[in-house]
Amino acid sequence: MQAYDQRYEDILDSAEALFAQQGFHATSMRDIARAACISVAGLYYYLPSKQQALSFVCERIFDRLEAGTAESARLSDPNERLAAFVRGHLRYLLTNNRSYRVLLHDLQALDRDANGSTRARRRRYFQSLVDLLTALAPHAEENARMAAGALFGMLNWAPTWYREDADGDVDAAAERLTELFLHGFRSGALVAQASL
Amino acid sequence: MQAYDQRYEDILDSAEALFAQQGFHATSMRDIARAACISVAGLYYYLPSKQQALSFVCERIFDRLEAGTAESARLSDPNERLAAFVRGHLRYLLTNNRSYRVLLHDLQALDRDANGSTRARRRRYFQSLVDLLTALAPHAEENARMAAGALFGMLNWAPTWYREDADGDVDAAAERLTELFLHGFRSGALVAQASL
DNA sequence: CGTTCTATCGAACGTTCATTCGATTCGAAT
DNA sequence: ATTCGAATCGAATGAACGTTCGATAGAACG
Repeated sequence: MQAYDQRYEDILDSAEALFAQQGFHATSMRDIARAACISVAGLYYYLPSKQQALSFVCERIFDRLEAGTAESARLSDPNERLAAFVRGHLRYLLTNNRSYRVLLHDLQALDRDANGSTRARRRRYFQSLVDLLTALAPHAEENARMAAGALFGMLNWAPTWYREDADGDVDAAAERLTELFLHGFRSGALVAQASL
Repeated sequence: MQAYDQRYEDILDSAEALFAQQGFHATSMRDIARAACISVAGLYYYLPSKQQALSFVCERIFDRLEAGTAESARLSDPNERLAAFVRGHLRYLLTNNRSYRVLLHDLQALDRDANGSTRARRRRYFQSLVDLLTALAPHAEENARMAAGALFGMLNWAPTWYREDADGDVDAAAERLTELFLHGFRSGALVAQASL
C-alpha cells in the first residue's frame, strides 16, 4: 500500500518536527493531527499511541544518523575514519532542522520497556566511537571512553552556537573540531593525567 | 519572616528536583505539592504560577553556577583561570543531583518575556568563557567563540558518561578535560583551519 | 476579648489531555 | 449489484491539568 506508507511517513515527519520544536510532553496529539492535516481519530489509524509515535520517531532519527556515519566504517585509515564520523554526525545535527533534539531531550520520556531498544542503540553508537578512538591510539584504551564522551559533547553542543556565516559550512566546522580534538587527544593529555 | 523563607526554599528545592528528573512539562503542580508536603492550594501561597516556579528555579541554579566559577575571575594567570572555571563548572554539573538539566532542557519552556532575563544571563555566562579564552590566546579572537562552544559542549555533556569509579573524582576529571582542550586549543587547530 | 493577619486547606472551575467508539465514505473485489 | 475492507471522521470518555475560591485554624495585636 503505497499511499498508506506515504501518509505514515508524513505523519512521523510532523510528529518529529513538533517534538523537536516543543518537546514531547509539550506536544499534543491534536498538534500532530493538525500539522499532518488529519483528524485526531484518523491519527490513531496510523499510530497506536503517543508513546509509540515517539519511539518510531527516535528509531527513524537513529537510522538517519547511522546512515550518515556509515561511510566512516568503510575507511581503513583511523584518522580518516574519525574525520568521516565527525563529519557525518555533525552534518546530521546541523541540518535536518533540529530533529536531533528529540534524541537528546525526549528519549528519556520513553517508557522503560520501549526505551530499552533505543537506549541500547544509543550505547552501540557511543561504543562505535570508543572503538574508533581505541584504534587510533591503542595505548589509550582506558581513556577512550572519556575521550569519546568529550568529543560527543563537543559535537552535540554545536547546534547551540553554530552559525554558518561566522563558522563556515558544516564540513569546515567538522574539520576544525576534529583537529581541535585530535591535537588534544594525540598529545596524550588524558593518558598522562590518568597515570597520576 | 524566617519560617516563610525556609518553606519557600524547600518548595523550590522540590520543584527543582522534579524538573530535573522528569522535565518541566512532565511535572505537575500536584507533584510539586506532594513532594513539598503541602496542599495544591497552599503551593499557590508561595508561587504565583508554574511558569514563575520554573523562572525562580532557573535563577537559583544560575546563582549557584556563577558562585562556583566566581573564583576563576579572581585569578590572574589565564591558565589557572581556565582551570578554575572548568573545575567550578564541572563541580556543579556532576554534583547537585541533576539540577543542571533544568537549565539545559527546560529553559526553552519559559515564556518569551520571562525568558529574556535568564537567556541574557546565559549569554553573559558563555561570553565570560569567550573572554577568558581570548585572554589565553590573543591571536585567536575570532575562534574563541567556537572554542568556547566546544569546551562548553565537552563539559555539559560530561554528566552523561561520567562515573566516579572509572573517571576519578570530579576535580581530576576537570583537570583531564582542561588538558585535553588546552592541547588542542594551544596547537592553534582552529586558527590554522580558519585562515584557509 | 475581639480583631486582624498569616498560613493552610478541601473542593471546585474550566480546559485540555490521550484515547476510544460508532458511523461513514469509497474504491476494489466477488 | 453487493459485499468488504481500508481510510477517515465527529463526538464522546474519563482523567489530569493549572488555577481559584471560600473557609478555617491559630498566632499576634489592639
